[in-house]
Amino acid sequence: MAKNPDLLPGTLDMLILRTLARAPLHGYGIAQSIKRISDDVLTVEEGSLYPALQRLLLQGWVKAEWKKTDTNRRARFYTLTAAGRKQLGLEVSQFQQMMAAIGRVLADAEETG
Amino acid sequence: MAKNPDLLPGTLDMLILRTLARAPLHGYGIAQSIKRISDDVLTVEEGSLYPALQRLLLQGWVKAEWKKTDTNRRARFYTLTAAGRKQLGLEVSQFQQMMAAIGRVLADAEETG
DNA sequence: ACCCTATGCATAGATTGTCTATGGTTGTGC
DNA sequence: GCACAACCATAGACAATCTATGCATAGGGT
Repeated sequence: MAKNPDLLPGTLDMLILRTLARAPLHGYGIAQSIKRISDDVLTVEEGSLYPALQRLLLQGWVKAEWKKTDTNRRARFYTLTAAGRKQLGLEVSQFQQMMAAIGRVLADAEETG
Repeated sequence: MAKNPDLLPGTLDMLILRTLARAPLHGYGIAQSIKRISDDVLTVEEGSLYPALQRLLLQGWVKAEWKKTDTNRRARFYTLTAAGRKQLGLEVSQFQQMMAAIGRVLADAEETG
């Protein structure tokens, strides 16, 4: 991985889904939202964002429609589908399980079950 | 990513370094150790492990020497170098920073600074 | 009128990391 | 002697991210 990765590989889809669970949003807004809420720790490059959104569309986890922004611009708004909400739950629980596991490996004491 | 990833991409090097920080170990043992301590959540495939060890050797973060196992077998034991220990600290802190950031995005409440 | 910047979408290609598949050697227990 | 676990290692496929590039337009400043 690069020395200064913008995000943890494998977590982008989850982050997008989670962001859309708050409210429908366009791509640019999603990237901004993640950056802001993460206090600038996570940055979503456009070259990662749009391919990810295509994946999510293909899977049926989000749907898209062209609308006008409040700044009067044409933009593609993404909305979480029911399947997407379910998927989000799944990914979050898997992620947390892995985090716990990594935490155990990183921990100082090696406690065997 | 695959539906059931064996580990979080980008974390393997850190896990290996952390494991070697406990004690020098051979490849096979590293994989077993991670699997066991993580309660079988994390699995290190050989096709991931050995390339990773090559990376670490190249960076000078570990060194290797052939020895005999306690089961009387020839095996390559890896030891953490000083640079490797430093690198481990760096990776862990970066990782934890990212975890905190992801946690903020996943959290229900969106609190702006 | 003109330019600059922020807003906004999107793709191609390079790069990196992990997984699958394969192939080999050698102790030990049956 | 045969199977199996312990060990090493690589090649190629695959997936995800990053870099670089291109395009378009609204609004503010001059």
